[in-house]
Amino acid sequence: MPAEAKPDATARTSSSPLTERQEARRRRILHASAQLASRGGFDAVQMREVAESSQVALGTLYRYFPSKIHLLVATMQDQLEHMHGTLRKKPPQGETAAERVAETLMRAFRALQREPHLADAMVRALTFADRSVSPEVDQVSRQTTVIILDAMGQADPTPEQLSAVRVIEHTWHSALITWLSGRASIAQVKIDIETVCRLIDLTDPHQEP
Amino acid sequence: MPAEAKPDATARTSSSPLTERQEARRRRILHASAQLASRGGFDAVQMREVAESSQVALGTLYRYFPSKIHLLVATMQDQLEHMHGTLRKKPPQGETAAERVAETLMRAFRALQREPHLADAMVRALTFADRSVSPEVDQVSRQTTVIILDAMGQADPTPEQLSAVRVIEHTWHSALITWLSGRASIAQVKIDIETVCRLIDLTDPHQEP
DNA sequence: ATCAAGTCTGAAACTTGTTCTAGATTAGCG
DNA sequence: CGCTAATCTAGAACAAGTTTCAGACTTGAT
Repeated sequence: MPAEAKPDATARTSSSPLTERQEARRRRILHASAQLASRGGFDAVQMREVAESSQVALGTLYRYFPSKIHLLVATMQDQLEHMHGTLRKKPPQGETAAERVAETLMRAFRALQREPHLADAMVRALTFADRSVSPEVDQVSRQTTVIILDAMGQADPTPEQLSAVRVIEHTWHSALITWLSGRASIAQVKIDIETVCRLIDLTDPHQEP
Repeated sequence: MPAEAKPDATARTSSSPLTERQEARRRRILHASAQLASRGGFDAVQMREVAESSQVALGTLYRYFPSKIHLLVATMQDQLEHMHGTLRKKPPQGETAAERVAETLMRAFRALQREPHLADAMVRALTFADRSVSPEVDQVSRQTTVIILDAMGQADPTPEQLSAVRVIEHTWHSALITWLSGRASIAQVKIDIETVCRLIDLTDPHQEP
């Protein structure tokens, strides 16, 4: 029978829980990944370097994360959890749901700004991911949805509101990309976020009977 | 002095016009790129194959397009022009600007659906592009803007409308990605597009005095 | 027609993501 | 404690993007 359960692709969501040592390895890997990404972005996260930094053989790294993209998406999951925790502590002050969501997203945005290389690596991985990473990418998307719904303070959103939230996520991702690739300023991003957040008021049942 | 002007990265927008033979080479390359992409998507566009298919040395390919990403973004520019031409012929029928834009985008979407692998290759390249491809990506963005403004039938858009258009573009790109990676259905995309297009009516000066 | 400057070709080399293999190590079970 | 199945390690090998280089070819100017 198994010695340590297989960590494998589905580590996070499925089957056998990891050994303590395995959990430690996994954390070392994610830490190394984030650290290298913070330095030089996507390109600086080289699998051999990650393996060495986290004191793990290359083959093992690939057993935990079956590709560089998987690794970086997992890194994003990790960072998102962090961020959700942080954002939760200081709820946004806006009057309307739209204002609160915009405020929250801009706060998240400024957090990413502090580590632009890391943001670059994570977002590039996220949008470059193909079908084989869908479950993980979906998880990131769900996490983002939760953050936005939290900001709305809306426990039971209508289908229309969920559509609006999806569009907001689209805008958020894409705006992030245009900023990261230097094609839009922060001011521009702010305007885009605020613009799209208007959709929330538009679909707010309190305002549209 | 030069024999044939350098094609180089900036081929399209700048300096010296290309020789006939160079123009022919460029077209052969783009054609090969689109063909390979149509077959197997991003991964099937291998630089050695493109070079061979277009009867050009590898080094030459790299002189015309300094990276695979550049090549695929250029391929997208090419296809977009095509599409703009096609869309122009049959203007959308909707009553409101929002309807017309949504109709146009869905029409474009269905066109991409016919060559999903090609769409995959182009869109992945577009979102994966880093700063070194900014000018070309920007060109694609401008072309998209023109298509949307065309559909609105709005010759002189307000700044607010331009914001809405940018958000629509964000949504368009991101929705495309989620569809290509199998995380959203076509119906879902349609809803998202229609939802975001509501922003247009919201900012239409005729409706908001 | 000749020449200089720049371009194209063909092939090899280099880089980094990914796969594979043989042997050492570990975890849990009897 | 000793087995057994699985994991981990070190390192080689492979794949595709990118770079490099020497030599053949074009082009435009003289």
